[in-house]
Amino acid sequence: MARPKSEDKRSAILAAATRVIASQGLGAPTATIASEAGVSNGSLFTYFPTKADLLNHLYLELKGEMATAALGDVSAASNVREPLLALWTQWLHWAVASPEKRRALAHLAVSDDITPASREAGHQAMAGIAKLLDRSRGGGPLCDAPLGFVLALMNALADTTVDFMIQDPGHAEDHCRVSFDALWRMVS
Amino acid sequence: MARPKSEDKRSAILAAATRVIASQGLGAPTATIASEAGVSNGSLFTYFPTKADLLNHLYLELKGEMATAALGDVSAASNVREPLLALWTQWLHWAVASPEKRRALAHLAVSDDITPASREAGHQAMAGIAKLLDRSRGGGPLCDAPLGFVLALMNALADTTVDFMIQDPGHAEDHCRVSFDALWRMVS
Amino acid sequence: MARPKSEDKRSAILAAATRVIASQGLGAPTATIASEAGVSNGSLFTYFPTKADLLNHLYLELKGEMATAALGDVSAASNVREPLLALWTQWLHWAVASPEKRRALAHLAVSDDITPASREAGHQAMAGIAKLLDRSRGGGPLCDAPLGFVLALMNALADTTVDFMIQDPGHAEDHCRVSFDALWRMVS
Amino acid sequence: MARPKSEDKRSAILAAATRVIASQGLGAPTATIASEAGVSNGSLFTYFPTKADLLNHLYLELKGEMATAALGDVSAASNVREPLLALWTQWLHWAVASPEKRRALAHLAVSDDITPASREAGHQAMAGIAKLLDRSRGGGPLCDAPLGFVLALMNALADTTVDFMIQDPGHAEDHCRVSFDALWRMVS
DNA sequence: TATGAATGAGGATTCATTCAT
DNA sequence: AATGAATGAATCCTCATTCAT
Repeated sequence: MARPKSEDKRSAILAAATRVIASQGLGAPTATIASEAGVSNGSLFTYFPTKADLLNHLYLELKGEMATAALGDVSAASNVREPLLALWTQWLHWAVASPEKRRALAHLAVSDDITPASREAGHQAMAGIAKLLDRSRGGGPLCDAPLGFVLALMNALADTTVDFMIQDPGHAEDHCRVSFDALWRMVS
Repeated sequence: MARPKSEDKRSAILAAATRVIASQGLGAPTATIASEAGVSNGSLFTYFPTKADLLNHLYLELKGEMATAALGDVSAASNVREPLLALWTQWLHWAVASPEKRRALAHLAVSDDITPASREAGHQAMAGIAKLLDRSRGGGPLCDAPLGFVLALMNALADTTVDFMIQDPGHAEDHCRVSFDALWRMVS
Repeated sequence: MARPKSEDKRSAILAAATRVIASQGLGAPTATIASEAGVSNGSLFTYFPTKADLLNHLYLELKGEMATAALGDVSAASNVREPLLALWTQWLHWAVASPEKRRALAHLAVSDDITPASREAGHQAMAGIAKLLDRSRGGGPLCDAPLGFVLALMNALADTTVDFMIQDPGHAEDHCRVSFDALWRMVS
Repeated sequence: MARPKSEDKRSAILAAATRVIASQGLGAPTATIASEAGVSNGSLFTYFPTKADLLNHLYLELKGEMATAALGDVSAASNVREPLLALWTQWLHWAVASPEKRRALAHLAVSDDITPASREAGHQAMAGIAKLLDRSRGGGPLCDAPLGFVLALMNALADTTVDFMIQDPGHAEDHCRVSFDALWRMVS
């Protein structure tokens, strides 16, 4: 049945896009992405009919991977502080360890090419995080705020912290701990 | 080397850039900005030799205006909570009232065209805010973190809150108050 | 070298090409033609090694069908006017009834991809028509002109008439009759 | 007031388009047209915002020139045959002498890029010809047919004749005369 | 033989910047 | 200084054709 569309190639394109977008921004030529993926420029378009389509898929993939990493090893312990700390630590360490994915995601997050549907799906991907956060706030001071708002605040804190962890690797763990404490004061 | 003739034209270009970038993003053609400013294509380049140069100046102007607005009416009262609250309120309301400036600034903040020097100058513009924040944290839990880090965390909180105030104008004041309380718990 | 397996598929491709070219012109992608024919992209090229080749075959097929239709029921009556009228009527009605074939043929007729050999073969296909026309002009005013020239003039008249018959179906029969009379005055 | 848009350059582009389209068809790259005109590819688009726009303007220019040439020296003589013959002769000789313009016009006439408005304007350009033709048919056999139909028939005859005049230059004048007589029989 | 993925040379158009007026 | 035409590199995407399966 002819050559089947190769999952490897698709992944290679997404991986290449991550690298190229991280370093050149969203203006990066599709041709550069293709060649970085070891694929002809025409082939890129058999996997993603449009640059915007590629961007949307990449957005979802990265958002999903981030959420998965953050939730990786969160035991449903009896108290709530421990799981949230585990989440926070894993999240930030994933981001620090994947600077290109993080940069690419940052570019994508502000792009006009990302459709509302993709943004919605991106939020779904973070549902697990949201749930844990919800448990954490309990009946605390943020209990009446929309969960999406609280989640966004946490997200903003995480992003900012990662910036400083990368900038100043000597104190990365300090920053991580300090910001978690700040978060905890905020929500609990 | 004399300063270009019309200060008015320079301002018109910056104002037009704000509007155009807010609606079309950083990819907006210089020709569009020029015509929105009522100036010819070529004239734009006598005021700003380069598109990147225009972007950097706009970044600084907007950042400066934001800081000025935030610090507008902050009396050096005896306690520290009041001034910080005033700062917060003014900051967020300026942002809500100036959606184009805010959007443009958001685009600029992630642009690769903004030089490190501009970013540094942008931080300087926020020195007044930083000072107040420094007083606010006093010897509290964040007293050992770099001030820049704490400032960045506050900035992230502010930005996120404004998003929700604009999205959900009916509860704008709630969001503003809730996030200030969260900030206060974080820093004090 | 054996003939390709399925004569059906060959026909399907030609039929699909007729439809697609009629609506999209000669720029129509081969992939579109293939899929309209229910055949894969690649298969098209086992039946026609080249797009140009497909075009040439289609040209001949349509030209042949047109000639056949025109000559369909032309009894070799004693006088010459009757057969020519029958020819004219059948020709024009075939064209009106097969608008896609006609449109496709019109596109093909002006294409640079049609080889001189195909054009020549196309003329051969019209030999029957030419013969009848030759009888019709007899020793009349056009008796000294090259037969090909006279044939081309008739062809041009036919084409133009069909345009108006399609455009203005209410008077199709009028146009058909009027133009035949004009032709008759021209040749006899 | 800056460099004014040069009428020369505009003409050069149209002339180049005529030549290039005559030899390569409508698929001719705009870049080829621009370079043939001695202009940068970008400049072409300051004169014609779109390839389709260029095509439409060229269509009108060529149609107009053709009509002007045909009507060039048609004295309003007392009888009607003389003026029509003059028209016919001038028309055909213009076409024979301007093979590139003729070929380009033939390509344009069947293009989907030519708008209905342009076609309408093209017909207007032939109003003078139509008027003369109308006088010529008088109360003759074609007096009840739509004038547009009769005009189209004449047009078709002219085109076909020119083909043969070019193909067989030795008998060009014969063909011209023969076809005029045929036309005259048709209309009068 | 049939399939459809792979290829890569184009092609129309945009745009920052320069330069003639 | 102001204008806007001129430039040409760069970009996304298409498509005839080839080739692995």
